[in-house]
Amino acid sequence: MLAMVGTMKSKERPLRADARDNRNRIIAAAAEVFVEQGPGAPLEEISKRAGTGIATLYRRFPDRKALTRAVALDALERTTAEVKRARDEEPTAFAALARYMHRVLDIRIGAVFPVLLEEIPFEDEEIAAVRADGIAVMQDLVATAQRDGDLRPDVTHGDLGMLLVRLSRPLPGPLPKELGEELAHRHLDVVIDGLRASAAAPGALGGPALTFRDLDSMGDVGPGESPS
Amino acid sequence: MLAMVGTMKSKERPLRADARDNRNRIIAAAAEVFVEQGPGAPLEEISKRAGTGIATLYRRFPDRKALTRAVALDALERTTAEVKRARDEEPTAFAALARYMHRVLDIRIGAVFPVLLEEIPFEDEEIAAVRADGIAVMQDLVATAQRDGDLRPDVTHGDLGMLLVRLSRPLPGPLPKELGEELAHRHLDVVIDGLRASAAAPGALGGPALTFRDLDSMGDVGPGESPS
DNA sequence: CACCGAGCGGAGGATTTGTCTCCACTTATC
DNA sequence: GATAAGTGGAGACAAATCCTCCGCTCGGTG
Repeated sequence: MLAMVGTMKSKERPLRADARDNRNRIIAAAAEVFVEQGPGAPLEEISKRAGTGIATLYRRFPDRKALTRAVALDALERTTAEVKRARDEEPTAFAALARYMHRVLDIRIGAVFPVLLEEIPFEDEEIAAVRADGIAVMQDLVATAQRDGDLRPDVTHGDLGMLLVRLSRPLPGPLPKELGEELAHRHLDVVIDGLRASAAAPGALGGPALTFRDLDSMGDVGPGESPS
Repeated sequence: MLAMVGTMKSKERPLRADARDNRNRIIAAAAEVFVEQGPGAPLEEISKRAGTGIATLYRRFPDRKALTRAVALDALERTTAEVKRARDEEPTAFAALARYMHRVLDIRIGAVFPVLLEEIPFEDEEIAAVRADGIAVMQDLVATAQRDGDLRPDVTHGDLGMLLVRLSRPLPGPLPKELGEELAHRHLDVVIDGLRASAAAPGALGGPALTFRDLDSMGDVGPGESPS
């Protein structure tokens, strides 16, 4: 259940083994807590869940932004790895997409990233790079699945991503976390059935067919993208 | 016990006209804010959005719980009215469900209620009554649509409700509220296509097939409901 | 059209909640 | 076993939020 992170910054003094474990545990805990409570969640809650003291968190991540960034990077690296693995191992593009979507729910990261988007500078190069990488693969899969006639032609990879976000976020209310996750998979199955080309109702989908690139330029304007 | 919050004429002195407007505006604003920021949102934000002073809010609702309850009740009354109207006006049960689901997104209440569930006593009779009423209608529609062969047989009304909640909640991230709502409808169309009997993939859906009644008894246990 | 009390707004003190530092103690690593 | 990296948690500081109090406004009625 863990992340290998921060292994790439080789110029810095390597962390002592136990310290590195702590760092990873903090990132994992932060991801959880951010999903549950939003990106403004108390850092103390995070350190507690990671089983470390608050000081350890602050030592490793000077401020909230640094932690946020680390979590986002970790999430991106994992999803990207997953989408590639699915692409390489599944027989069809549609199957790869379906598997990838289920995996994203398992890892529970689909929900983290967009939350953090509000907090992270888009200009961050390292983040932008991993992100672009993952998006490209997904876009390919979508195009291929559509060419294969498996995926309905009126959806974009942006739709898949956002649907995933919606399914990833924990349901409010009284039901136990674990049950909630099972339900997410159940509902994803419904969605996947709705994504098949054969399921599409006569007319095309209404609403804007956004891509992730559109999201990047949000904040300025929402230019009317007419889907067809 | 307790004063019932007087939407309906009770024995209490009727509110002055302007005061009643304010009251309604506060409830509407609270619904919005609770959806966006969670049930712990600052009350001052709510009063501001309602265009009243904070004192007015406190005068009308002695504490957070009273406000929360009023919002929940209002939300329930509206959804119940919507589901009935859809049932009476649409030609088929499936069409009624589809229309109702879109309406719920418009009204933006699907997202409010479950959030508030965490805060409201289930024992509250007035709430329980309206809720049971709405659920019964929906349950009927589901059964009928399944008998008609339009709705896939492996979903429950609980699934529809939860799917609705997922679609209702605002997406995190930078995209403008209005756009987010259009997308919700777009994605709901995908879901609806996935709910058609004709869309169901070979196997049955995995995961627990919960009903709303199951949700009521949450908190104690999660008895494994095996759907297959 | 004048009166009067229901209703109003918002400043501000009390309180809760969260941030971040400091320092004496612990423990990997050589 | 020496030593510097790493640790935890109390607590000073700051921010957010709650909720009350009180002088003014204005809808509704005669």
